[in-house]
Amino acid sequence: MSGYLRETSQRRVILEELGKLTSHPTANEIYEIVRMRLPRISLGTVYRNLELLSESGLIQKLEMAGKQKRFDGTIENHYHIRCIRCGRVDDLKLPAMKSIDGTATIVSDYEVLWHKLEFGGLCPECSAQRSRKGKVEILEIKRNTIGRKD
Amino acid sequence: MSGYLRETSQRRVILEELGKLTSHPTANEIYEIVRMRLPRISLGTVYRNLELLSESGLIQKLEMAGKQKRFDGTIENHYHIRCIRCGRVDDLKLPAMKSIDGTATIVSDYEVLWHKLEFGGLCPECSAQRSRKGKVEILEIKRNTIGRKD
DNA sequence: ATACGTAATGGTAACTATTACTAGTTAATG
DNA sequence: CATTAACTAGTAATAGTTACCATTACGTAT
Repeated sequence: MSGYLRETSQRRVILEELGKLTSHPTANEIYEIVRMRLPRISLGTVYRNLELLSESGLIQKLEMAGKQKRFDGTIENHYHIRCIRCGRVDDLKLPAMKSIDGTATIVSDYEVLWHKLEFGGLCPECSAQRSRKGKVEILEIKRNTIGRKD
Repeated sequence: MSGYLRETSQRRVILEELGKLTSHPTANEIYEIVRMRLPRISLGTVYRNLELLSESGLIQKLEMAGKQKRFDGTIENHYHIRCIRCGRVDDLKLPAMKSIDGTATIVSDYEVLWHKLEFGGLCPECSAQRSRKGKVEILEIKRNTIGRKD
């Protein structure tokens, strides 16, 4: 009685297009892509389907710190890395740490159920750009503490 | 020339109140607390100061996956755990994994600069509540895959 | 002290990402 | 086919946060 997912053209195309991508598009990016095949699709439909598809385990929803959600056509468990400069997100070939939830349970009062591990850094392109034009302001913040002058 | 932080009463009170708390309040919670001492302070001022104070390293900004930002009066590096039921955030007594950024750099093309590790689970209160009333719906999602009935 | 430059403020509007609503449409089943 | 509940497009609403701007006030120099 809890309902099931029907196969609509909108849903199928979203799933197909997401499957083609190795990137980790945002809802809006998926919307733009799908719109080329279904020009009348609504953004809300894309959001709703991404939500339902991730709930049903057909795709993966990535909720990265302080950023908009991204979606991953693959289901297998893996960590991600985000470029702090251009914002692209890549998979990381690092095995999931299975025991760490148990460790966290031991050192806390919580019943730990999951963990999210996210890396930040510079992608090859941005890294190369950075060394070309010298140190970049991103990495250092030049504010002083209260009461001090610069 | 890059500017410095003046000591305003608003900024001082925000910092003081945040220092009193062991919780990890949201901007709005801080706003409500500070408002008891400075009734005319604006929410924008709170946001701006939390941003500047965290930039200057006097406080810590926690950007947890898919949730609103929270702020931490202590600077020391540590991981956090969030209750998936009531939303409270606690510190975790787990030493920061220092070598993992290097590991990630090796297995990727990125120049890895930092990582965020965040745990989810049930806090003692919610855990007790859960066992009292049996399994909770949060943990299982009962959607079926496309084309299948339930 | 007084004046000056600029950071900071309060109030509000704007913005972004996402969710909710609703009347009409359509896929799956008998 | 007929039924019905899931789904859709379009739009409004929401939450959290940032941007703007005229005015205020902090820190420094006179």
